[in-house]
Amino acid sequence: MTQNKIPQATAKRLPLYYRYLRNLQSQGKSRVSSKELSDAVKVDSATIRRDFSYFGALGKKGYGYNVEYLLGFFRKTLDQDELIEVALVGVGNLGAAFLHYNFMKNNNIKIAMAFDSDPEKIGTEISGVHVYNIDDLEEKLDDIKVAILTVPASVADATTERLADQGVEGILNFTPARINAPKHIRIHHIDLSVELQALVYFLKHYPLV
Amino acid sequence: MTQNKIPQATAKRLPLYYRYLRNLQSQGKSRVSSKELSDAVKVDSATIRRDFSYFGALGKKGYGYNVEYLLGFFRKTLDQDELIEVALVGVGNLGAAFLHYNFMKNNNIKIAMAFDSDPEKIGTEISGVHVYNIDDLEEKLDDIKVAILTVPASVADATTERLADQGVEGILNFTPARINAPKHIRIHHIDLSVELQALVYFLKHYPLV
DNA sequence: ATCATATTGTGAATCAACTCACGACTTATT
DNA sequence: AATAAGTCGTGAGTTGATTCACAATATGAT
Ligand SMILES: NC(=O)c1ccc[n+]([C@@H]2O[C@H](COP(=O)([O-])OP(=O)(O)OC[C@H]3O[C@@H](n4cnc5c(N)ncnc54)[C@H](O)[C@@H]3O)[C@@H](O)[C@H]2O)c1
Ligand SMILES: NC(=O)c1ccc[n+]([C@@H]2O[C@H](COP(=O)([O-])OP(=O)(O)OC[C@H]3O[C@@H](n4cnc5c(N)ncnc54)[C@H](O)[C@@H]3O)[C@@H](O)[C@H]2O)c1
Repeated sequence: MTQNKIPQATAKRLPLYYRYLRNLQSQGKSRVSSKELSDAVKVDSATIRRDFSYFGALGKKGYGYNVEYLLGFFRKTLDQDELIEVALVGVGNLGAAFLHYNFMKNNNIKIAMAFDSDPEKIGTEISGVHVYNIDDLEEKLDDIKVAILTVPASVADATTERLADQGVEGILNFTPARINAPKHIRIHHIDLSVELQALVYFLKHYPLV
Repeated sequence: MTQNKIPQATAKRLPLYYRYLRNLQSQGKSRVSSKELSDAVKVDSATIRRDFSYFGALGKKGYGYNVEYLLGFFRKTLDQDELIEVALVGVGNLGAAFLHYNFMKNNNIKIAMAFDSDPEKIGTEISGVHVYNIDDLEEKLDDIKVAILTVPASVADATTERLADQGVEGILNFTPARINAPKHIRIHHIDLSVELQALVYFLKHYPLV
């Protein structure tokens, strides 16, 4: 199952490539070069060729890559044929925004259920996603493996623990808490305050590189 | 103005350190070691010492770092004494969530104004932030240097250009568009679909590293 | 067929970041 | 005063990722 040793940096770019290739396809383009891709996704063309090369020789010299073929390949690699269901915990400002958004547009990923502790929210439905009582997490979660965490930072740790106990393996964490997680669970942090502050810092201290 | 050659990776961690130090301070702690910090922010202690060392010798051997002193130092370094005003463009699901959120809690950063094209939204106020007509961007923007971009991807490029023309230097871009930006403007991409898909990919292909 | 042009795939060089491991120094203890 | 314990700051080694640059090969035009 484990692809052999794709660099992590490469793995993070795959969804980006995939999305752009779908674009090309819908425009009826059948051929693309690393240079062209590079302009579109803003990644150096050599990096793109290197990225693709980890999967074998996908292109043809002097020609480029066949969009259809590449796309088929990525579809398999990114498991696009399988529907991935994720849970969202914390239906506040941010959580609700995610519920309104259709991740399926680009992905095979769908928010299948949501949880909250607020009686006002429990039992409601947002964009077709039911909001359950967080107390029923263990009962409802089923075998969902990925969760989006948008609860207040103060309960991030406790919530993570409950999720992990239910077999969740990956969490996209939007709280500023640096979660004290069980070792076997993968957590990606997206810390918007930090991103904003870092951007400001860069502007000030690294003038137009 | 430009601090000499702080690695970018370090610069991105500064806000994280800063936030945790404020925590310590509010708990009345006056002393902290790199080891302790490491546990809290989940960054290797050697990396923390290295990070701090770019700014000179901030600590004392055998003792650690003085919280108050460190904090004062970071406050200056991160320009926390100056209030940074940013603009938000696109008051949709995501944009509205940001408006509701108080970035000032951890930062000196404040969303000062918002823009949208929807007549329903123009003229309203969300959490004290006025929503202007995007047509009035040039008139209202004043000398704001940073923008949060939460418009539909289709207008990301055009909007960026207008922002750049008004002197905006940095954009936090939440649209999936890989913006074709003027060279002198700094863009940080936060692509939530990509993050989610990458997380799923990692779970599948890099089982508990 | 031949030639000019395009573009891949990759070895090698470079760059950036992280981590180890230890000497130097501080503080606390006896 | 001497010793033990703790912690920094950093040289050196390592790891990971990017980029250069070019031989190999395919295409398309004549
Ligand atoms: N909104 C933003 O722009 C923004 C920006 C940066 C960071 N964040 C972080 O994202 C997280 C969510 O932010 P938000 O603005 O949506 O906050 P919010 O307060 O609007 O939403 C939090 C939601 O979690 C629910 N909740 C509380 N305790 C819970 C529990 N134990 N189990 C399940 N649900 C629970 C609340 O009822 C609420 O609906 C916070 O940690 C915040 O710091 C948000
Ligand atoms: N909501 C999410 O969870 C989510 C997730 C991933 C990516 N995104 C991306 O973030 C962006 C915003 O998402 P959203 O869900 O908030 O969309 P949305 O449609 O709710 O909001 C977009 C807002 O932009 C406004 N707008 C349209 N054209 C404009 C223009 N020319 N100038 C100014 N404002 C304009 C619209 O009136 C609307 O209020 C999109 O690009 C989307 O792909 C959102």
